[in-house]
Amino acid sequence: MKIATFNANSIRARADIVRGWLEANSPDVLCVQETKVQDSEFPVSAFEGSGYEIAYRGQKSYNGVAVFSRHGFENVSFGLDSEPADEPRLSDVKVKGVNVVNTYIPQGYMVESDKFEYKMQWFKRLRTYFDNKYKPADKLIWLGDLNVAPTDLDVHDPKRLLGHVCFCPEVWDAFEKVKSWGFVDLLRKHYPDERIYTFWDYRSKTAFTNDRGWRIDNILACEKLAKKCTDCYVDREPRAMQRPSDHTFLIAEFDL
Amino acid sequence: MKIATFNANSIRARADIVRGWLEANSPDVLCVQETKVQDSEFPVSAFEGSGYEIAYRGQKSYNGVAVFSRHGFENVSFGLDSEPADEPRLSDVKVKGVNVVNTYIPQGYMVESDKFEYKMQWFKRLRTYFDNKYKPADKLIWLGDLNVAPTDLDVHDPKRLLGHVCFCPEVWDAFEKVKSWGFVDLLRKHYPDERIYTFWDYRSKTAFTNDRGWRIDNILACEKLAKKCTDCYVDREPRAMQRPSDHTFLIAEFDL
DNA sequence: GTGATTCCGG
DNA sequence: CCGGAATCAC
Repeated sequence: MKIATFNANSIRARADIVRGWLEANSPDVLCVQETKVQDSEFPVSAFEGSGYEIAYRGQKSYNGVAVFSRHGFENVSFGLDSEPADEPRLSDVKVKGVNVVNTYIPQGYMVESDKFEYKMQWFKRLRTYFDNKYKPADKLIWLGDLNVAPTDLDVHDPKRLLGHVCFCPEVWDAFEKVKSWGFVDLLRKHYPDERIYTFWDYRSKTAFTNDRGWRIDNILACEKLAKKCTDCYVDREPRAMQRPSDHTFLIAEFDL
Repeated sequence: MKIATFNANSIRARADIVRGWLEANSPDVLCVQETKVQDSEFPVSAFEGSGYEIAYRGQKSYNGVAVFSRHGFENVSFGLDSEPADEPRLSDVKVKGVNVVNTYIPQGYMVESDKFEYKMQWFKRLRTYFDNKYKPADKLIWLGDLNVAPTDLDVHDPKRLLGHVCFCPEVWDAFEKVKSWGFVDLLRKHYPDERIYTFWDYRSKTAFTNDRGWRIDNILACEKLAKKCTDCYVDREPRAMQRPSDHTFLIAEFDL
């Protein structure tokens, strides 16, 4: 089983890249963040005949999640608690017995801001979500744009970046507390000390060419599934295309 | 000698189309309207190595003229009278002894508006410009987006369109008064009764496919040059391309 | 830098 | 419908 995550930074602007990637890579499940589109405007037609079913929940301009599955869905839900505002940030689907929770965690703006406080609360509520909904024995994957680079290895310049909303002790702690539900960081399971990024800022012209990136997209799994994970890797190609997202695809493979 | 006119509706958005067209058609002179760009932002690099020199005068967002010449310029000036506001609407160049006056005539908004009054005055001032600057014996060409469809033949639905700011007795009269300086409508010289258009509105999905257009771009010449004009025709291809302008190219050829 | 939005203009 | 601008967010 192959499961992937991608922050598209607009599914409309990236429809061709996503469709091409699905056809070239045939994942079982692809989770997308930042679709930036209302459900009524989702570019359904761009994916017709691709062999994928799509579940999506979005809003105007910001946020928005989507899941592409080659095997349909046993379950689909959106949101944390029953807060409608959080629906475009969390999808929870079950495909072939595997639960996949796709999150677009609030970025947090600045450490001294209400938005950062909201981000912290979001991690907390997410832990509660996992506690209430899943048991460690369940087949569970948590992935998405988590807006946290968990260690010094996960940013190109840890000294300079320390204190950023995605790279500071508070987020590390918040992330750790969710992870401690029982999640294993799959990329680090396979590559414990390589600098591997998933995001390169548009604003620096040379960020991608000089590999000055961040690993803020992630795939984690319960112990049970982590043991069956055969690889976890980044596909950098889509970041090098014509009108790329600032993120690229992260993929995990499982022997189930 | 081959001279062409094209309302690009943004030279930045149309740089590839214009460059491709120059390379495929090798006009001696191409006059462009609605470049929609300040001089400092003109996409000079898009035309490097094309073999054309460019003279341009623009402003933010609206208007803007440019002239591409394969033979450099003997003279270049912009504007009517010494009104800076009119510079992005009129270029006057001399290439190989031929004076080419390129105008983007104000559209006029609505007949009952100050903008329409401005349009009428513009035609009047343009006639004065020709009177003051040129003699009937001069080699003179007047072309551009003239925002007037001179006769019933020049719009797809003269009945419905009568009263439009580009198709009403007032503009016909204003246009006629400039034309009477001594200009010959070159397309009508060669094709006196064909429906041939240069503009198809974006806003009607089927305007181009159903050829519901307007002939509001024009090339006129003094008697002397008109006699030497061997053909005048529209190239519809660029209007059928991927991200087209709403206008297309009009070309006149001369045996000089 | 890139995208979405709203607004203006054709 | 399709440009540009200005604004906002990341």
